[in-house]
Amino acid sequence: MGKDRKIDVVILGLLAHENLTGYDIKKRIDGTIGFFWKGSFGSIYPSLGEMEKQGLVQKKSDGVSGGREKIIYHITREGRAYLRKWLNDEKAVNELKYETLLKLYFGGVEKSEVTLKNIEIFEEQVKENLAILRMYKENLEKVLDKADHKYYYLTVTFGIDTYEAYLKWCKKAREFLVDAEK
Amino acid sequence: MGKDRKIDVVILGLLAHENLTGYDIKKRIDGTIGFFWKGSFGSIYPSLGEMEKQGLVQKKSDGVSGGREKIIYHITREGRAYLRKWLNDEKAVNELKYETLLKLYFGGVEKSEVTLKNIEIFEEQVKENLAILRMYKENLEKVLDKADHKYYYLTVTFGIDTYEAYLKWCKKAREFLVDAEK
DNA sequence: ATCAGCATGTAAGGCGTTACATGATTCA
DNA sequence: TGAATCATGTAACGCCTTACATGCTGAT
Repeated sequence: MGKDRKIDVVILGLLAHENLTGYDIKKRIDGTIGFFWKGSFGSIYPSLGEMEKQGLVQKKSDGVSGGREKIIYHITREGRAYLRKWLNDEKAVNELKYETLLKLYFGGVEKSEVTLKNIEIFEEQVKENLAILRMYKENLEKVLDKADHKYYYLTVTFGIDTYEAYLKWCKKAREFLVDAEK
Repeated sequence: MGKDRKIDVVILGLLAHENLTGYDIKKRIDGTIGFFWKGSFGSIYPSLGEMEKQGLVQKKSDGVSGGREKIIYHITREGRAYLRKWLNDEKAVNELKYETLLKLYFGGVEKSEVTLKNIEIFEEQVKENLAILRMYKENLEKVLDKADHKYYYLTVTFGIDTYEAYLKWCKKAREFLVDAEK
């Protein structure tokens, strides 16, 4: 019960690297991080509010006067300690929820063409994501001297390697199903 | 808004293969399916209740009299149609939520030893799961003549292939981090 | 002028987990 | 006799998404 909310550490992790607004945080989450963690405004803003109360983050005065309010957050010493504690905690929940695999598992209900089609749709998704990740990788390779970038780079190579494995599997699976028909 | 609940089709898919009790369904979900989809009693029983109202499943008389009630469900023609409709729907949400990758991404906050440790913990989890999947694969290879088993088999090979890719990446990532220290 | 993007925040509602409540059967 | 497993179900609660509300800024 309670306190499974990982959005807190995602925000803290981002703020450990640079000061950001809630809007900026959303953009970062929609980038590389989006491949292994999601977050919406409806979770980001309330989290920032609560963490401010707890002293994990602080608002920074905007500087720019006039115009719509813009709240830049920065991480506090307590926030950094909280983040480190989480990093050192050995338990980590890794969850995969693939509707495609569910459809594959129950493929026997339909003709094999339906499953073949579903595999092809999956392949297309994977190829698109792979192209994005390869672009990320190229860009990161230019800035690998920065410590944080080494870690970003590793998450990107993780994505590339697994997506490449997916594509190999797709080809095998299609062949397996076609052969089974004969 | 609403009707994202995939537990319904998971149950329907299982019932398309054999008649089951809620308890049985939970056991199936904790098996192979658990690698790509989760479900608890707190979601299974309410789903069965609602699907019965909608006529997608029906209760079968227990047969065995005396003892604790045991409700065996079977799928109806409407349930089968609902399942087929879902299988033919091209959209499928595939989501990965890996806390390990989150920790990796923010690894720059700590010494590289912490990330190295987190990768090793991940490796152990993957190796354990791989052993289970290989066992499933061996058992399925004996019964591949049954149509449904071909599909179960493919989901298992998907898991094995991706976990093997994970392990290769782990090794590379550890070496990368050790080299970066020098 | 208008539209996209910047920017913050709330409200409703769905989904799902954990814990609880209850009790029978089987096996050591 | 006690523990594990079988078996069903509810209640509380947390988490998150979508949609809504609001309004500025800059480019076309």
